[in-house]
Amino acid sequence: MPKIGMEPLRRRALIDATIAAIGERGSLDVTMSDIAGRAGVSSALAHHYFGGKGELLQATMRKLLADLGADAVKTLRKAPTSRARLAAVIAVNFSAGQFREEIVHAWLAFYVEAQKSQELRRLLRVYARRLHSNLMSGLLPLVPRAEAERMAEAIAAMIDGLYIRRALRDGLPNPASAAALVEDYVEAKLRKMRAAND
Amino acid sequence: MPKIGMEPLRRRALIDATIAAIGERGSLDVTMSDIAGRAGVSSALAHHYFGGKGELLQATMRKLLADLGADAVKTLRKAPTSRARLAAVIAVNFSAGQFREEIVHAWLAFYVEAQKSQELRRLLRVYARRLHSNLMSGLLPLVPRAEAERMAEAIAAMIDGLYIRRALRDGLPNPASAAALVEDYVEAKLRKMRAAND
Amino acid sequence: MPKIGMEPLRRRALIDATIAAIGERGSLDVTMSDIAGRAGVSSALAHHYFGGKGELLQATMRKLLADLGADAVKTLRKAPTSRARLAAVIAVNFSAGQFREEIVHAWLAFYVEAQKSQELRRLLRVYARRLHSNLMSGLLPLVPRAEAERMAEAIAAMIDGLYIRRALRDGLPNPASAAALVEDYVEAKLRKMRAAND
Amino acid sequence: MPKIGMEPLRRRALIDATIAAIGERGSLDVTMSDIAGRAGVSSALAHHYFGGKGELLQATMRKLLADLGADAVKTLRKAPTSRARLAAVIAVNFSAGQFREEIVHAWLAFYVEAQKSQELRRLLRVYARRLHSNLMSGLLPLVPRAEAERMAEAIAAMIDGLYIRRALRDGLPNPASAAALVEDYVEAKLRKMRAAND
DNA sequence: AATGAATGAGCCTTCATTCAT
DNA sequence: AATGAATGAAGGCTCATTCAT
Repeated sequence: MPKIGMEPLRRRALIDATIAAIGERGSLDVTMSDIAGRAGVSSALAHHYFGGKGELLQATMRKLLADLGADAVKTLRKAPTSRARLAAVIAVNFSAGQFREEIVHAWLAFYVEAQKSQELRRLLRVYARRLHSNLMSGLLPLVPRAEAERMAEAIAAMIDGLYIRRALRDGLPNPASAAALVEDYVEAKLRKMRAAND
Repeated sequence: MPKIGMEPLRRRALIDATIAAIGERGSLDVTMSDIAGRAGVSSALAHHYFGGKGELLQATMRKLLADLGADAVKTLRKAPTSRARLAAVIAVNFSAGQFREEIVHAWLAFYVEAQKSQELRRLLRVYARRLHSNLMSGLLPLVPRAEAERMAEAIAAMIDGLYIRRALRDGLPNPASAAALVEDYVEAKLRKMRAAND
Repeated sequence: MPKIGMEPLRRRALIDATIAAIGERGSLDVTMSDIAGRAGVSSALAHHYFGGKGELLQATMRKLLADLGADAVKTLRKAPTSRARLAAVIAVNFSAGQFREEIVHAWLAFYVEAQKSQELRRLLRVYARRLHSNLMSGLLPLVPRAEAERMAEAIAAMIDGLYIRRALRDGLPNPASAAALVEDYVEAKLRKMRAAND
Repeated sequence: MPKIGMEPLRRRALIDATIAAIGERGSLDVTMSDIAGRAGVSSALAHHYFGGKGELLQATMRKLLADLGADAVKTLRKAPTSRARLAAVIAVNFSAGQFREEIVHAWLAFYVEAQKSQELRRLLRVYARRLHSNLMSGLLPLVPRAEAERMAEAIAAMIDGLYIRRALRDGLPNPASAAALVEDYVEAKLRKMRAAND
């Protein structure tokens, strides 16, 4: 009997396998066979569902983006104030679901691949813009626009930088201390603002 | 024309070609033939002088590291105070010689490759440690040790993050604004310290 | 035409092609492409099924060994006496199926390669031990153990030596005369034994 | 000052290096660079003196042949009787100078290479013919011509076979026992002859 | 829905060989 | 007499991709 409705299951399995493979290998040069093997299917099926390696990688990147987005929405919903919203945006990036080895490796690998693939670059820009706007929504009520822009840029850079460092060291910066570092920056800046206003 | 003493010239040419190739491609998956071609020699010669692709990449990374180190030493020499030293360390990373597209791409690519290559990881650790100690030497006279550690980590993360962002966008953040962002963080932190001391 | 169950066919075809190629070339330095071409497939397929050149060569050697073993078993089954068994063991090595140019060349080539490859050396030892035990089973009822050991060694050496000579000359020693030579040695020794017993 | 008369020294050194390399590697696939390195010269010089790898191998084979021939002549000179001459011919092949690992390996490797190289095959035939005639000169006074032919062939085969076995096992058979094995064959045959004559 | 079979293209690497000095 | 420099040619191997079933 022909199995029906397998497609979405297979797609998900393949994407998860892709993340796992990238996470383990530390880079994108994983083979379609490896990925398919992890998902328990033939590599031909991966092609059947995604068309090619490039598309599978894109789909994977989109999944990463979507998960991060979903996490963000969920966390932001519970944030009552601007300051809390800002904290939430930062926290999400270092949450247990995101700041994991395989995810971190995948992000880093995608950053590099984005140099070659226009589509991946586009996706990464979407993420960057969303992060920026999330940060701005938390910052604008607290500081002048110019300052907010600067801070958003700095926060984003710190997050990316901490991801790299997480990938490089074998385990270190733990999520909590990483987030604390960013928060420390925010606090320093806000305190300065308040001081200026006095 | 003398046909002797070519080795150092070829080595340099090949390493430069490697950086150029990586810079243009945006990642390490450049072929030996491409690199050799850019250097005006056969791929066999590249193997002859370096032994293999892995070693050539390592040599290239070492060159990057050495150049950055030399730049740092040169700049630090002119820094009279702790604060100036701190500024110098930051500035070097965004100097005209370092914060260039091909260099930035190469760094990023090496970060990823370091997941796979132990030797590259080792080299990257050397760089990280050196940056850390340079930052600490500027920070320790200004703030307590614990605070200095935190700031060094944050500054390093921001630098790495700004490199990533430089690689991703096509041109943006210019060196000056990137360095300013880090300096802004430093200022905010130092001011806070001073305030705490009053 | 069904496209399934090709594997065993391809494996056999590739191994046969390997023997043919070695036989024609006279040594193991045949290319995978040549072998694959003879088998009517791409060299990639050969890699797919065997993993690499080394493994294909091993599989080929194993095939040679297996064929010789099967021949031996078949012939030994019909041997009623010890003396007949002894004759059978010798005869098998010079039978039409074994003492052919390509087979002889392959054996010789493998002997040399065995210096480099541990696995091949292991396989060759298996063959040597089997030959020895087959010879001993025919000899022990006829002569004292020490003498049997000596004869087994001598017979084995003569067989190997005749293989070499077969490979070297272009056609000469025909199977019959080669076998006769070994038999002549056996007869001389046995007669001497009997004489000693009188 | 230009060194004069280096040529014969270099040639000898290169040939010795070739034997050493083949002996160690166990086969002819040694590189010119390896050989030249062992001889303490550049690979270019090896080409200069020999023209190419093929010629160097041939020269090496010729050296092996010449040494064996010289050994034979020296030993034969001291042999007073036919029987002693026969024993001498056999003994030479298992003498300390010949039955050494590197020499044995070299012989074996050359046997295989002879399939491909006409010149090597020619050289090997020269050796075979010489061995045959040496054996015949010892045998003809003792046994009828037909029998002598048969014995010469058998002895030659045993010698070759023992060489192979020496190469394969790691050390065994020792020279003495190897020679004894051949002598044992000779004795058995001669005794039989004498018995027939009684 | 799924896969075994099969391949073309490409890359790294090795090595004998040449040549100018 | 000797070598460093340099390369062309070739081989093993990998991998994404296609196709028939």
